[in-house]
Amino acid sequence: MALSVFDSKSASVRVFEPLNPGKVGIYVCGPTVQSAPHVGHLRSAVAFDIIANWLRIGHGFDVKLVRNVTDIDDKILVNAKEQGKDWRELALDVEAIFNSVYDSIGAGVEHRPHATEHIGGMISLIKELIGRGHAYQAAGSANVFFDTASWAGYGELTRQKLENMEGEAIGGGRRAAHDFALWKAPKVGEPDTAAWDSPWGRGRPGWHIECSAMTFAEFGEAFDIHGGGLDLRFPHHENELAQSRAAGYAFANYWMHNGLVTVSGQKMSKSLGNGVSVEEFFEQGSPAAVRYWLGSAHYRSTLDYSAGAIADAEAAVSRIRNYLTRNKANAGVIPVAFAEAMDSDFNVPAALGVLHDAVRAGNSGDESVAASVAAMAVVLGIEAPVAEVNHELAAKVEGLLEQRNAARANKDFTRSDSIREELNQLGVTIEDTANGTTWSING
RNA sequence: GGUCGAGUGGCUGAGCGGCCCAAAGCGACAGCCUGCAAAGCUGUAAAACCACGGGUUCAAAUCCCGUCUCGACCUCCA
Repeated sequence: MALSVFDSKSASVRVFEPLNPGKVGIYVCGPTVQSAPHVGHLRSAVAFDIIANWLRIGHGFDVKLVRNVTDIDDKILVNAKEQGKDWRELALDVEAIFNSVYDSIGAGVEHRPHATEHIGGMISLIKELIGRGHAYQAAGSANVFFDTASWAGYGELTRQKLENMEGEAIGGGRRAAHDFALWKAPKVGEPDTAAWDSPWGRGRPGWHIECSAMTFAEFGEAFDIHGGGLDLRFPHHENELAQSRAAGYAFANYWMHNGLVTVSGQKMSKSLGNGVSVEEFFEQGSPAAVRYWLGSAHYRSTLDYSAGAIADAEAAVSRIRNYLTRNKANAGVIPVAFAEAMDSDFNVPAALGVLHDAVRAGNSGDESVAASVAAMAVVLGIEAPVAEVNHELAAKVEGLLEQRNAARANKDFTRSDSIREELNQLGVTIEDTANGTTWSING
């Protein structure tokens, strides 16, 4: 069965073939740690987590998933100054928040290169570009720009022509509107800790060069998949591509862009003030529900948020999670229909349909599906709720259940119902089954 | 101005030439189960005439043309 992937550079579905047999390298643009995460970051994280899972589980690839941390940037400096904090401290604090949120929805990543750890690599890359005639230093300043006019391939990722594009004002030594900064001279008032020595003078790297240098450090001159949000396609990814290719690297073989999260049809963004914070999301449902919702649409489509969306997702995942707790099984064979859906550019919604069908079959008494349900759930990152219950509560619940069963045996239903209500108040849901009563903590 | 997407039942959301009298989930209603619920199962409904108008084809939600509406990017953004 062939895995096909929509490659946004060629704008076509291509059969996926790793550069090195059995191994897959994925680089996903991670957050700029300037302020708290928003829902869009989570969507990207979930999308690529599922993609990596399928590459590993469905195809047995040895996947290295890298998600960088942009920890030096104009906004970090600005925000830190406003908060009267050292920028490095702000970056660290914000990154910690990101990590905990990513972890809570099961989308943590092992490889997290930081921009500030790769300044040396960026400097060599810029040197290479200047040497090849694709970059220039502005007269009388440490600013270095990429020379878009020198690179015929510029615009190939987004299939745009330079003359049709709007651009920035020419100034600061920039020769053309789309020439972008590779190295930036420090601005007045910026702390000296935010500047590094370079052949062009003290300064700091431009945003785009960071990713190019980090992919090189992690994978070398070529790697399989470059991912990120659709909003990064231009200019970020276009610029990364241009500078990396101009420096002589093959760079990414496939480009994958996840769709954006919108609210009432509009992109969620700070400037529009329509952002729904991550806190608000988690108030509406469990992390499992948030993750399910984020992954429930195809990764390339726009995901529109509306009130009640998380609650709906909660109901849907609960079906699967409840089944999982009732039918514990080791991951077994993945159904063909599920594999076909995932192989077709990671069609999670269709795969979810297969999962739900299997759950229904299982709930109808077909015990043979338990292992495959477990296997599919692992791919999608759906887990049975982990009961983190303290013994005190457990003892109390068991005691109450005993009393309730006694009451039921005596047909004292007023008593048994009040006990059920009491348990409900404790946040405990009970299920009466043929084999007795089971209970679980809500959420 | 340029580039690229989207419009499918009450809601979410697959399908992208025949297997579609359109998957799956949520929601609604009914039945079964239950002491009653919950969970689960079964079934039903809502005009799903697949934005609209043409066309191609033996065959179109799916391809082509036009129209309308909405969105993203072209400045920092997952």
